[in-house]
Amino acid sequence: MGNTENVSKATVSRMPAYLRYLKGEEGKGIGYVSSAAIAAALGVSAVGVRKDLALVSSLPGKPRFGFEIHRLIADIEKFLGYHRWTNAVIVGAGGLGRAILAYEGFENYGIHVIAAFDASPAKVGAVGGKPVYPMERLGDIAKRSGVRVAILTVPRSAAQAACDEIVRAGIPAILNFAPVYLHVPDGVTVRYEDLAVSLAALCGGSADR
Amino acid sequence: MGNTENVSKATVSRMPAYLRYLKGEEGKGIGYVSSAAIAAALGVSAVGVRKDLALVSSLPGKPRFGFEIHRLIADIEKFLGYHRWTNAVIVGAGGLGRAILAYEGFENYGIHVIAAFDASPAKVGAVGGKPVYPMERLGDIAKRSGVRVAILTVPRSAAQAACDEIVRAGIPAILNFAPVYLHVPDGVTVRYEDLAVSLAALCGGSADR
DNA sequence: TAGATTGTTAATCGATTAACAATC
DNA sequence: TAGATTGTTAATCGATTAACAATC
Repeated sequence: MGNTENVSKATVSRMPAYLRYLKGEEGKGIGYVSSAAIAAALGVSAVGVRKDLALVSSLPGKPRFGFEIHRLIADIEKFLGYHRWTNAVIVGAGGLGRAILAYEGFENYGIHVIAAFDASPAKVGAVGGKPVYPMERLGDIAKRSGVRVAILTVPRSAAQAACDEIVRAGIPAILNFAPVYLHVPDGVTVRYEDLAVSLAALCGGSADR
Repeated sequence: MGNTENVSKATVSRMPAYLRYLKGEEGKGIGYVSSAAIAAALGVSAVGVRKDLALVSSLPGKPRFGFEIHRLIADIEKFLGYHRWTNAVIVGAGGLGRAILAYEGFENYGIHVIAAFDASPAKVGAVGGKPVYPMERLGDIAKRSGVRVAILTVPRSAAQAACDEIVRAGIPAILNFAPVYLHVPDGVTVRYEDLAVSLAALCGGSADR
């Protein structure tokens, strides 16, 4: 239990969904929840849920009651690493970048979005109490603050150049919102967060896909 | 080939990545690409790439050359359904909603974002040439325009209520940006686009997860 | 032709489901 | 106790990888 290693990728990918559901139930004042209830709500199998939870929970489920919600939430958050803090920055302070900069929800996940950067001097200043710096300062600030993630929200045409600057600044992970394939050296991870793809996947045929 | 059915979910999920890469190479004026090149760029196996492409391409790859890029792009887009048009709306015209409303990239994916809706009269008006209507008009407009997807960008506390209105309006698919579990009736699909989860996944340990 | 690259069949690997004994 | 619900072992299913013949 709680053995962070040798847990399948599929299991890890389901954890955020469990967490969302559990927090909703917790909000209603429910103390215990059964694997069958979780399974029904999420549209998966109850055995699968039990197997997943067994891997991360520090306390086994109680027959006849199910799992203790508070404990389970804490265990999953710990498992997902929401307790180790990570500093992130936004690159590109346009509409999307500013919206994300103002977004409240990151702190719950152990992520500090400390600042945004933009090539245009007109954008420099502050949004929602957080600073927007000129692009030149990225390397400097990233190193000083130990930034581990960059959120890339520049227009498509500027994406590769901005990506190169992020790499030069020594930031090892990029969450890319530009609908462009990025060339990066080994050791740098890119995750594509293509809104249009998400939308398209949703349309494709409601049930599957 | 091009047999849209009985294609594994895993294969479908890789298609957007192929498409992104291929469009990048196409932009450089390259005519053919080998499965090995795609595999190396995306960090997957070449055999897997060939197997995936065999399922969607209308023309087999040529030994010694590889796959014809233009053709392959057209085939993947067709496979993913980017040619059937879908109408979408945004519910919640705050920072994130407005940024998405102004976002250019959807048209490439066969998606028209036709309008936004907001409960606050102050938000009603227009953003980037697109209308923002009061929430009351959602059902009306959704039915008239055959809206098939709603993009939910209200604050956490308003999410379930807004979700209920979307369901009542007869929209069968929701792309949810609020970090909340949504209760929906059978027949309605929800996809969770939790920015914080994406970020956290990226941090967890660069290589995997 | 020689060589690179393809598509396919068989083998491995991993994840899900089914069956059932254990437990509060 | 009886019954609901758990955790686990074995069986199925699906997807990936390995091996190799086909082809331009």
